[in-house]
Amino acid sequence: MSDSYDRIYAAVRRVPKGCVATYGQIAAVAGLPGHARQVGYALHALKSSTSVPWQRVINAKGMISLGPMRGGVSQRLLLENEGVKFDVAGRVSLRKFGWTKKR
DNA sequence: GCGGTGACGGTCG
DNA sequence: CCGACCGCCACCG
Repeated sequence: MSDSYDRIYAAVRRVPKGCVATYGQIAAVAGLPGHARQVGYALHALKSSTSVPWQRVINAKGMISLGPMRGGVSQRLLLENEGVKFDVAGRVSLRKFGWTKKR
């Protein structure tokens, strides 16, 4: 239980529905500037029964990492269910859905 | 304690 | 706009 992990989870929970944030964004909010990788590790350590909307966390390219699907449900489906639209390239318009963290 | 790897980011071409 | 390279730092063997 690294405290840093808890910070990351808290930052992800701060992301409102219908919005997506990049690893760097989450890392910065979590208090780990530049540690985008640790964010990825923390999310990967999550379980299916997690209350953390890890699906809202994507890379700077606006695409889903790890691959097209994970566990059985594609992350893309979850985001689309939240109202996030994907383009033909499987990318999210951070310009519109990108979380400003200003709230 | 060392080495390799990685749900990444930013810059260059 | 997209692709490729390097760099950062934590986690695992």
